[in-house]
Amino acid sequence: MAPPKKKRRRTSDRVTLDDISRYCNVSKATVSRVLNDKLKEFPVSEEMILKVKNAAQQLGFRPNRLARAVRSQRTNLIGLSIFHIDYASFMPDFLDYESQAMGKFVNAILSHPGFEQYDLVIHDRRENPVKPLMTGDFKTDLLDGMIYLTPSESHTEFFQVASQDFPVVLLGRTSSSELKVPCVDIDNRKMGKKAVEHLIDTGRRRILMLIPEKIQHICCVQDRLQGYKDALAEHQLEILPELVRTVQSLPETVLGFLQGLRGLDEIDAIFCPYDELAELCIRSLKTMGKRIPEDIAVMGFDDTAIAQHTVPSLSSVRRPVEKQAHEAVDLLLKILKKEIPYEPGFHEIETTLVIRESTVKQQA
Amino acid sequence: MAPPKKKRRRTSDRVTLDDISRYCNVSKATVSRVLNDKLKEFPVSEEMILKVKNAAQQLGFRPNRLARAVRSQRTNLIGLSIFHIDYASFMPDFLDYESQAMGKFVNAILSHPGFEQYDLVIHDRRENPVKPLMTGDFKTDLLDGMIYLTPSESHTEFFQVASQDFPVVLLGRTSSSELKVPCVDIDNRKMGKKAVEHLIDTGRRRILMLIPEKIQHICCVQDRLQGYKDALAEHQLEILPELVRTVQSLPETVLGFLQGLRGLDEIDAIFCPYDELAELCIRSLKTMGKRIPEDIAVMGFDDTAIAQHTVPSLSSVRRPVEKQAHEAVDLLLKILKKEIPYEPGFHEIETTLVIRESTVKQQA
DNA sequence: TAGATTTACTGTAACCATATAAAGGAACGA
DNA sequence: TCGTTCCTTTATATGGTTACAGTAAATCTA
Repeated sequence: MAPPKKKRRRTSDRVTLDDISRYCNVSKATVSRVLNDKLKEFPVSEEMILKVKNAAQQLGFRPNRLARAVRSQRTNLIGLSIFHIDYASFMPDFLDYESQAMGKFVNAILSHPGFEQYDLVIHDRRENPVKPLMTGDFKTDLLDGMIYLTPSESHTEFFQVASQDFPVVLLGRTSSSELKVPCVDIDNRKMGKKAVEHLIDTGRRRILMLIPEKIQHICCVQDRLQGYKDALAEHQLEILPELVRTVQSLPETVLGFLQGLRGLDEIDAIFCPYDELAELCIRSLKTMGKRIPEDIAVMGFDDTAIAQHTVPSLSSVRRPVEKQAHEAVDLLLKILKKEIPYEPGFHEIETTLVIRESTVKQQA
Repeated sequence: MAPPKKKRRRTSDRVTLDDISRYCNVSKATVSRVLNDKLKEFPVSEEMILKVKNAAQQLGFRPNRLARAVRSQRTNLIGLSIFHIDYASFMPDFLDYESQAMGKFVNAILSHPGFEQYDLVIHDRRENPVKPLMTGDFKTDLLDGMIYLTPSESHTEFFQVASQDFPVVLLGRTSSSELKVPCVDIDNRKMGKKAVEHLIDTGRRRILMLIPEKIQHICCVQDRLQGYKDALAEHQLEILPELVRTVQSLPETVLGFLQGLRGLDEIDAIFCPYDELAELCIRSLKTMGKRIPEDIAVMGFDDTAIAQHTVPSLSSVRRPVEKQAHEAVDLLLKILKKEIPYEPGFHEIETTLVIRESTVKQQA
């Protein structure tokens, strides 16, 4: 048997398919089939299977992920598109909320069992929503699919990316009319309603909704507001403009706002669509000598870590970040494996209201 | 001129080098050289350059990043290895510090001008420091290099990855004895000393150093402690064990610790190696009726966003996260471009002490 | 039993951009 | 005429995968 003659130098001294195929006197194709278990479609004789597997084992063959990707057009890379990874700087009033959620999302994605054979590429759209992804550098060459996180801005540009060839799953939600891709989120409107209903059930009638100024227009805030209105309407309570207010969510401004608010004494509950804002309310109200929940109840949203640490602890709507991320990964992986078709649809994550001390005096 | 005959189907209808080469009646190699501006080494006739460039323009040629990577062995992907991206959950006492820094780091990396042509792959080592990176999935196939962020644990395993072929830059620092790769950080010891010297310069003599229990052993904490000792020694002050204490950094525990601390009245300053802990100290001391800085000064470290928002505002040592990340990217990119050799070395980021109200009464 | 079809197995070439070796041809000197 | 140098261009290898083709044996059809 002639020794394998190296015609050219190779890029590295790593064992390649060619080495094995020469060693076993079969074609590369056969070796590839054996090692990738394509034996149902392309049967290979028993002895050859053994021979190839042994050779691969002994020579220490490890396929080159790049070469593999050329032909198969699968890189096992998944993109994560986020609005601004340094959300904390972008929006200092929400010190930890988004940056923390970000970490949780990424963590949940990475810890998904099926994700083990994938890697995650971070793409931070900021001013440039899709351009660097599609045109200039056409980074989608490298990606099998994408998870598009928290659409907090208009993102019609984004839908250029989504196509039959390039599956995108939305984590977080846009206005339902634009739903052209699969999308995973809690039902903000439904849960906003539930939160306010809880306030009504516990006897509150004048419920103030406080909306963070900077993000008042984003979809989930609007949905939560809608839920507030739904709840009032269903209980024959009037929706009063003076009870739906925007405020800058900084300690000073919240305190100032509440101190300057006419008719605060009649208000018996505040609904904040974000825990951070709720926490500021609690602090401010305590400073002003109000008792919570006796004089006034406070309801948050998201159930972030802060909700357990406020005094009194904060009632909130749980946003199961991990579950949501897992669901999105599930979806995307199944699409990539062609187990399910790639089609628009809203995948609701069920969640619950978490009642704590800020709305109900607890007998502990 | 014969029409180009497609022998086999292709993976997509995208324009390839082959299309252009046939269109222009030259080889693929020539086309590649023209489009990649290798004309110095491989001169091409003027008319051919124009012809090729026009053809590429008109046909809308965009090179396939994968095919390119197979041969060139450069993917333009850079890895970011981090200890735990969901640091906030891992370590709830530091709600925003690390998760925020994480975002800032990633943000700074992505916004580096030279990074435009690269993408970032996130790798979260947790229990499994390097295994999934090196053995099983040998993900390094895909990466040109790596940035290894905040080594907060022992990471001897990591040095298996670093090699001449695979450049790694350390962001944050390990003990200097292990320095086998380039490394970018502030000089924690030097700055710790400066911080304490400021306290001494402003008349403090009994300076308590508080160390967060959970991370007392990590390198930068130890370095900051070393700086504390350096400062005391240089000013002929004794290093007293009762003035170097570990504490769990939660609101209750810090308050409890300070309330139970014997001899607190004699202590005229507290040095905390993290702003978060310093903030807890300020809150606790105020609760206890102490005046800051008149009765007692508080010094933090890192100059996170919180430092400006405490009342009184917190003196701290700035950790220029963006600058540090930029420096690391600079380094790595230069190594990849062979502009500088890949060799161990400590790259110090200069930084400053930020004096605020918690150590000096300011006349505003 | 000849011929057709199926089955079991294997091989070839294309995929794609790029790096390297090499080749073709002209110009020049000996 | 032969070698040498220079300029420009081509051929081929790189890598794992897969559409397609092929071959020989087995089974089926008529």
